[in-house]
Amino acid sequence: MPELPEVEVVRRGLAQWVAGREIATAEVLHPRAIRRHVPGATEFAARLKGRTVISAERRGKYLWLPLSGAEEALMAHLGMSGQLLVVDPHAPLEKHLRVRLGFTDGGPDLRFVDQRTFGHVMLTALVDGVPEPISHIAPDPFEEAFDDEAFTAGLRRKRTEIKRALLDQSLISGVGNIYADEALWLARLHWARPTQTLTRPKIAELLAAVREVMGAALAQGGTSFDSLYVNVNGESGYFDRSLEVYGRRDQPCSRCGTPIRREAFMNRSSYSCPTCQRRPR
DNA sequence: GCAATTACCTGAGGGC
DNA sequence: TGCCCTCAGGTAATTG
Repeated sequence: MPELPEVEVVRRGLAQWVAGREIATAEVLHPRAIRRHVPGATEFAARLKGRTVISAERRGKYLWLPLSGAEEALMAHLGMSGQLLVVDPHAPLEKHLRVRLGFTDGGPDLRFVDQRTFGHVMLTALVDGVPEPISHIAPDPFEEAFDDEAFTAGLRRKRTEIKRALLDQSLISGVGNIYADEALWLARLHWARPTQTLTRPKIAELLAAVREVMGAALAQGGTSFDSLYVNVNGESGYFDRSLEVYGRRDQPCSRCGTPIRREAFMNRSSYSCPTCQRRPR
């Protein structure tokens, strides 16, 4: 599923292929895809018609396209299986096509395709340049607005486990299950480590690890493990970046050779090295 | 107010 | 062949 590096690849594609173009038609093929757009499909389509896409922006895993005419944007979250495809308007409709935008220039459609329907799109007001529904989430660690000190202080105030805090959007956004495991491995931290026991230097190390693993994936255009994800041009955005722990159950840790363990965590999986990442007492 | 848990959703893959 | 179960997991909503 798309995590931050993959979403950034999509954003770049949107900036290249969609920005500057005027929307002619908007078609909602599945109501669930716009479930967070309260006024409904008819209003959604009417409000998009005639608007020009200004640019493509991102915070964490949220994408949005600011529109001409008002402080408003078309916002999207890809969920687990969402794709934004730029395809020939005459191309056959995808099986899981949810929303389709046509443009006045007669060029390629922008299509929102989503098998598992965890993703969604909506029209929303921009407040200081950020969509109103996501004003409560923290900036992601690659934004200039990200405040390392606020993250550190906030983490030490929390009374929870470190991985929960990483996945929670309130202190840092854009970190999903895969990169949380990868960053914790790099920083030699067990996922259940209580946040209030982390020292400032250790938090700095963790933050550097988060940026390292996501930055490396970003430099290569994303990571590779799920064929559902396709980037804005309809081609795989994933590359063969080897993951150190995620999905590597029973395979040797590259640092010490100990078999990687898989543990149940929040109704999903957590992968770690039993030697490098000691469970807190 | 904060932390923890659950709901949402579809298709792949395994067991029988 | 086909049915049932498990798994994948980000976020909002709900519960504690």
